Amino acid sequence: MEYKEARDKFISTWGVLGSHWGINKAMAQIHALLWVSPKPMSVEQIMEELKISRGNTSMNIRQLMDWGIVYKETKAGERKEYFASEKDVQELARQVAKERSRREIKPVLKVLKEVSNIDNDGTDETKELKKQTASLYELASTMDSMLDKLIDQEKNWFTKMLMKFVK
Amino acid sequence: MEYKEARDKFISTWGVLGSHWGINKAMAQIHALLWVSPKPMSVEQIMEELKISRGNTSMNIRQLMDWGIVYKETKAGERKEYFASEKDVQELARQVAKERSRREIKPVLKVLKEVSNIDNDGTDETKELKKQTASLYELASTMDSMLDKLIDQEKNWFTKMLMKFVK
DNA sequence: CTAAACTTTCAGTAATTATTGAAAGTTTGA
DNA sequence: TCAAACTTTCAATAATTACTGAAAGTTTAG
Repeated sequence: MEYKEARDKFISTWGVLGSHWGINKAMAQIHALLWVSPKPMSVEQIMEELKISRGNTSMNIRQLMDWGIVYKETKAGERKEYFASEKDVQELARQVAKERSRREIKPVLKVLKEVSNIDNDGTDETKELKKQTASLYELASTMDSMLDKLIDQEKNWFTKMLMKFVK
Repeated sequence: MEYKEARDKFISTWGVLGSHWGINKAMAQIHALLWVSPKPMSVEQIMEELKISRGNTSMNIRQLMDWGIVYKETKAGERKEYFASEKDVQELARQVAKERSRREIKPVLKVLKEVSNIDNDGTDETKELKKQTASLYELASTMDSMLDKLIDQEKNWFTKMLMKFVK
């Protein structure tokens, strides 16, 4: 497999994976492109490589920056802006974990807590609702604590932890 | 908060969460409904509660059964079919982990392996592609091994493991 | 201050994904 | 074997989401 073919396969696979996980294709593909690019890229270059419009490129780069996994770089004496991906896989994982926790898990935990704490009126329905949302709350908060730890600890904590158990 | 309000809040939140994770709203909501229902429900009842069509209900129930988290139940002497959710939260997590691994992670691992193993032609581009896809491969396979373990082990393995580290 | 070089926004449109509902299919009891 | 009771399928449509590209906005060099 040649370089170009391999790279495109990676980019396209990353796009598909993204869309299975609620991340839009363009955003995932821009990330993939920068992830394997040895140099920062301009908007022009990204548009060109992925055959997407300027607007689309710009909006998705912004999202990637909001997620904290793509950075703006400026070359000395050049007007144009260049973009580069966070290159450390651990840092990437930390950052994604952090954002997903903040945006999705935390709000769900809040609801699960509220719902599982409604007054027990003695009916079967209420009992089951409380029980089942409480057990989901426990699972989700356990997982979220793990993410919090991952976010706070030094970079290799996660891998180290897994290694012990995965053997 | 009253029962009905609380339940609807849970169902709607679960629907939103689902759509952030690539699961369609109806599927997530049917699951939520059955998750907190003390009794199995018929297609009629589900349609009625969620205000969705028969076809939609039927197709999404099928998907939930494919995922192994909803079961068909038949009441003795009744023609109609009833559906019930897997109620154990650990089992739910195992099942979801298993399916996501099989459907999404495994195929990506395959691509990452292929791409990271292309011939090194000595260019910077190729070097970077190999390096970055290899590091992603490592992360993803570590995580996937964890899922495999989770899937194989007895129900509480996952929680037990987390407990040790989360404190 | 101005104009060139660049970036961002957003209304309109395209593409994708979800949903409906009626028709086709299946099962069961008589 | 038939028809009632139920389930599944799928073409048409609706709803959602993503994308485009031109216009508006911003920055900087002269």
